Amino acid sequence: MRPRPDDGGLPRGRLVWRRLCGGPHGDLRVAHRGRQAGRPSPLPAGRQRGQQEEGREVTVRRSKSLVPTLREDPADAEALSHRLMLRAGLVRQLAAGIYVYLPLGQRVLDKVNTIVREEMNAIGGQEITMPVVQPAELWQQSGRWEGINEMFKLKDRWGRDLCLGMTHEEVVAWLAAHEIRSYRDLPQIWYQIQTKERDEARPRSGVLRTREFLMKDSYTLDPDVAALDRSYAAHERAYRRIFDRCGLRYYVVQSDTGMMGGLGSHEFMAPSAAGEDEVALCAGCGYAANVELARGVPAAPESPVWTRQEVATPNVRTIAEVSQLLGIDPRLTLKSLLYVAKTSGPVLVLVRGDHALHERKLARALGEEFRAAHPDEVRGALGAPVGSVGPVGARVPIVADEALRTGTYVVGANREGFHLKGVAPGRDFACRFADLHAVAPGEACTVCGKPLAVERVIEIGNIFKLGTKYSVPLKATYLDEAGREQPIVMGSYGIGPARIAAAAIEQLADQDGVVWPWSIAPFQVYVVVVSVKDAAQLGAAEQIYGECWGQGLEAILDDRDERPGVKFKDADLLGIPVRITVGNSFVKEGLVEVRSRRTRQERRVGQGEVVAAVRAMEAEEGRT
RNA sequence: CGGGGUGUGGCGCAGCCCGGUAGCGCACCUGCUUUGGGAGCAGGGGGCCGGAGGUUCAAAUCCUCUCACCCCGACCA
Repeated sequence: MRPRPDDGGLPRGRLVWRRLCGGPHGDLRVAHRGRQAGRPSPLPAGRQRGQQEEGREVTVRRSKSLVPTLREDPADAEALSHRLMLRAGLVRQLAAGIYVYLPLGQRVLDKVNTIVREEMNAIGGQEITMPVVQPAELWQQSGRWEGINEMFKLKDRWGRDLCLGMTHEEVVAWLAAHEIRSYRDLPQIWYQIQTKERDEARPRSGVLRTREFLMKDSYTLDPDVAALDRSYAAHERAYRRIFDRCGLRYYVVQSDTGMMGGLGSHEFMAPSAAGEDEVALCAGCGYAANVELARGVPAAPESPVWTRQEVATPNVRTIAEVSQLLGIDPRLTLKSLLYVAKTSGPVLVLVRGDHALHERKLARALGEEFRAAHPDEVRGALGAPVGSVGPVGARVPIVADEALRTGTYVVGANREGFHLKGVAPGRDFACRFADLHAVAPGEACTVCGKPLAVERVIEIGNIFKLGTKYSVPLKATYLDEAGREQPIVMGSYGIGPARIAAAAIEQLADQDGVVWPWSIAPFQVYVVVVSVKDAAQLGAAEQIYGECWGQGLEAILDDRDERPGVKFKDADLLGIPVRITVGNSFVKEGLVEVRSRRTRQERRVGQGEVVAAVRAMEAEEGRT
């Protein structure tokens, strides 16, 4: 349904407004320029830049538009971007994690998607659309039908199992199995911008984690891993361009490929307090990784010279209590945590007292699913309650964090009310070592030794080397030069347009509201008529507004019969890059004000210089 | 799934402890005044108090169950 005119004569890089529907006012949707990026298009005479189509009037007036701004913060919104997206009238929530995109929100998504399309096309991506509703058989073949409780499953009227697509590897592999035969058909890049459905356990933070969301997902098909590496690198470059153009600050970090393995993956992370992930960053060498796998070397405490001995620790359970009672640094204690692995059974996990176990790391170390042991299981396995357990004499396998290779520590004695002092891992008990603790700020970078920073981030994109995980079970193969059948080597790559919008708000908003980057702003210009009852003001504002559209600037006219303060507050809240005010100074001196939302700097210019002033402001603020 | 919280006109909230039949601000409608940073006055419309059951002469208020939403954690292919 989204308008996608062909390139017919539209100037490059410019969004063109079209009125597509009847009705008293314009359609707020953004018309996309064609899908082919970088194709210079000739301009036929009579279809000059920015011209309105077929002479139909362009009207985007606040008085007629669905832009329901809110004066107060909605009670249910906590994250900054969530509050502002509601207050600025971009979205409304229909149910937990399910949102309606209102006209302004839709325009932002369209802007982001246009950038995404241009950059995907630029690396040879071909846009397709795959179904949301998918047959169970595909997922049964890939082995993913069981075990993903995030998937919406349903039955048709005949009782056949179907699901709502949460991702499209299976469909891509199916398509490749049917259509790709020869090495001559490779490589391929297929992408779509399509709705995904995931039955999230906990939707949260507005549009940052929802059950239904738009995703740009692309898939690469290559003959071998070397070719996959090239496709992967092309995606990384495209993603950098996309996020740069969207005006975001972001990091590219190493990420966990998950329990299912894979040949490698990176995530694109936009720093924000509202983020759900954390990354470790090294300013020295550029090392950057999701904390799910980031490694750091913690400073070792000075181990006192103490002989191994049992000490009474009555009614003391936590690390804080133990270290306080004994008067020692918490770093000289060990946390002993009992887990139960699905097949191999109980395992005792050790991290330093001041460290947090990262369960994702434990999952990798164990190579299977696990859960925390119940208190009675702890007593059964170790003969002591949770607060007094330790590794010495434990008759279960032990995994200890790498940081514990050296030093001596205080551990639980496996005897209620007692701890052991001076215990050395490896000497006093047998264990294997693995990286288990969540990296903390200040730990040394394993590459260069400089201190690591840890930052909260929003995942805005990811790139993943799948390998042959889907092509083998779904029989997506090709014949190589020697006529041998080979599995296609796949990659998959995602971008969340709504997360880009939310991250932009998180990173750029100020006290007064949203501050959009020029590139993804729903409009570039907000025209305020101070008094709509003054025909001269209104007439001039309409002229300026028409001039903007004529010159390729998207403008919205605030022609509501409201007091000026209301309109100024709203303009700030909406975050459109430039505000033009037609008011007293126009009446008196023929001047209008051109004001930057971001810098709040204002210029007064004659009516004829408005577009030039906006362009100058755009250039200064660095449209990317 | 574990823990915490909230459901009362469109939005934000009070009322609930101590039962007596619903109120404030904003928004909305009408009129007058006002008009450069969320106006003033006057009048007006709008609420099965999330739902079901129970206690009671009487329930927004007490009890039980249930649903929805938010936050923390787990999960997140």
